[in-house]
Amino acid sequence: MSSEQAHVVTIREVAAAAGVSIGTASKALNGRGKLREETRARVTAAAERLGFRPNPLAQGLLQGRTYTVGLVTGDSFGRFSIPVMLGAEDALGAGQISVFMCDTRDDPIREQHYVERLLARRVEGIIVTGRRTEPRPSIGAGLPVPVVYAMTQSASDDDFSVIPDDRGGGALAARHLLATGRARIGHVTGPERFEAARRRAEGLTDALAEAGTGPAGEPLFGEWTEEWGRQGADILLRAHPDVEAVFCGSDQIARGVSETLRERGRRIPDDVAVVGFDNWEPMVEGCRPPLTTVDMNLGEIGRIAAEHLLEAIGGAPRARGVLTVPCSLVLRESTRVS
Amino acid sequence: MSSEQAHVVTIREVAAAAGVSIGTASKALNGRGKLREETRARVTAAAERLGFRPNPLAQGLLQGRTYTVGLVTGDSFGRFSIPVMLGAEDALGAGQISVFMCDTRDDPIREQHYVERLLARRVEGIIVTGRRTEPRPSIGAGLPVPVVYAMTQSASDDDFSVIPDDRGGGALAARHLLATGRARIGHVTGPERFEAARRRAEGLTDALAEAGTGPAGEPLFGEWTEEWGRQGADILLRAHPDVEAVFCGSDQIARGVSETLRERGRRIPDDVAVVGFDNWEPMVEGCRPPLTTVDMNLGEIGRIAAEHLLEAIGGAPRARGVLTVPCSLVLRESTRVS
DNA sequence: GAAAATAAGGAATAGGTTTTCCTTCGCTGA
DNA sequence: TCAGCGAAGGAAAACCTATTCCTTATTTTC
Repeated sequence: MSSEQAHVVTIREVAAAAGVSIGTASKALNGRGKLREETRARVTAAAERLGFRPNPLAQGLLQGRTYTVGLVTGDSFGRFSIPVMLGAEDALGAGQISVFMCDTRDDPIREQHYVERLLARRVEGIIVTGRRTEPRPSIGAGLPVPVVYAMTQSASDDDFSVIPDDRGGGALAARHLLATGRARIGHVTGPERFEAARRRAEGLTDALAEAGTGPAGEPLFGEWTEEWGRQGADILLRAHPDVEAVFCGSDQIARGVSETLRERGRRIPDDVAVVGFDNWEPMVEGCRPPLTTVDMNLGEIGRIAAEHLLEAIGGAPRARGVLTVPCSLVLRESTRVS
Repeated sequence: MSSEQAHVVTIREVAAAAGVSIGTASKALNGRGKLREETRARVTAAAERLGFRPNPLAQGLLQGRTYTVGLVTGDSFGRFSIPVMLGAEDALGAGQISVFMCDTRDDPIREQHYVERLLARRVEGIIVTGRRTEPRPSIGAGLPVPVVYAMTQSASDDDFSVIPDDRGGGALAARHLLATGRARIGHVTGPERFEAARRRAEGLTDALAEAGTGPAGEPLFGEWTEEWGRQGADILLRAHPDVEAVFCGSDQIARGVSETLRERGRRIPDDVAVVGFDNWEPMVEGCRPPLTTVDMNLGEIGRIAAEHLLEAIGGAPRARGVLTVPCSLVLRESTRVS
């Protein structure tokens, strides 16, 4: 890198260096207009030599575009929103679009503030993401740019949200456990007020019903914590000492469940199989044994959300409603067939 | 929000609506110039009514400023870089500066690419952050904008890096354990090739030496994993069955250590105290008992880095070298005095 | 009552780039 | 010989805002 390049070069200087007018320089660099090949080469050489970079502000001003989008999260860019974000960045980066990052810390005032700021900056679209897929208030109706919700859901039907298929994820776990020969399957999960928890439980129950069976007792709704996983496992073992598998609403819960199972003398996976949800690496790998779990494909969710946003920016009619993305199962020790 | 506002309003329209010239409108909105109060009010009212927002591209073009900075990370915005980022965002947001997010996935090609893009976008500064504080190649010498490394360290002495005081963190843990009456203190930590691991070990050893004692055996260098924590604890217990405390290089290691201690019949904190490093909530709280740990104050690191960047942007002479930020101790059950 | 000062606001310029429209020049064809 | 054409590239407008410099009208001061 040339350290003497403190001064920012403009196309004017390039034009002067090449001995042409500004307009001609622009045409040469952008492959427009009718120019002699020699001229074109002379201009590009000058631009190269001077380290010219077109000023995107001037370009944007002229074209009325900024090639930027805003990414708003309340998750403090946590475990869920980050993979989403990375997926989105992939899709956007390919389109030469840069991303403004805004963390609202789940504060509606801050959120409003950030949205204002993004609009002032003339972003061409906004992606909203969150900590859980629960419905949340719309970020604002009738905004001048398209908005896509990813890994969170707008309460308004007019908005477009991309979320994981929790029900399908539950079913996936159920069918896997059945396929490994477990019949009596318990379920320890998060608070019932969470749609995600309810849908995962439904997926489990429905898949079992399809196979002509049912879960071992009602789903145990509690907290999204390891501590609850430990308690839940105790409750489950007392009510159903013959349980053969436990499907858990999160990897953290699964970790608590695994610990209690072990402490109560159950071997995993020989006596009891365990399936988690989230595929959160540090949890899943710290588990003993390593945990089979459902992956929500967060990156995919982000990518799809970004692609929809790009299409909307491109003028496609805005999508509405909810799009669910299939989950996938990641196999590890905790459900191995011995 | 008015949904009929698809068209973006310019100051020209505001001026027309208020019956004044463009220049006057600008002055009215920015509180410059000599204007009658009534005129000023008329203009602001018109701007309000039309939903006028000054175009930042035009402003930037004119002022030669963009009020943006780039944030480059190789951590995939993981556990370490996120808090740093949030701290930075705090400091920058206050200055009305927006942040472009770039994840390099630790790929130098991508990194170079992103830096180019950021410079093309005329960011006023760049923050580089990472997964660990290890020295890394400079992002480029003689860039036209100031660069600050946060939670990572440039290999070049000409750059400026802000990192946690690992040595101090180790000393903090040591003194706390001594204060709770533990004398024989073991250390299980990450790979020796990591500067962070070596410094934490040094901090421990030095603080113990100051108190006229020494650690229980050499530091056990291994991996940054729970699995290593379990193994390390076994090794430690075999060599020093009378160990009274274990200082761990990370919370994950501490978690593994705690498990093994329990399984070997040691009660925490009654028989053996445990201190972790990172204060990573899900790990620390899933631990049994909850873990006393060293917090690197990542948010503070980000904030300080951002403040230095702002100063450099403001024209202050660029700082060089390394600035360390003190760690703090977070007390929980695992070192309680019974 | 005239000169000077002040208040209020308009006109014009700058900032960097792209694009549209012109100009110039050499050449072709009738 | 001259109208017409294509090639090559220049001039200027446009994008939007902030600021500097003017102009005009009103008020103050002697």
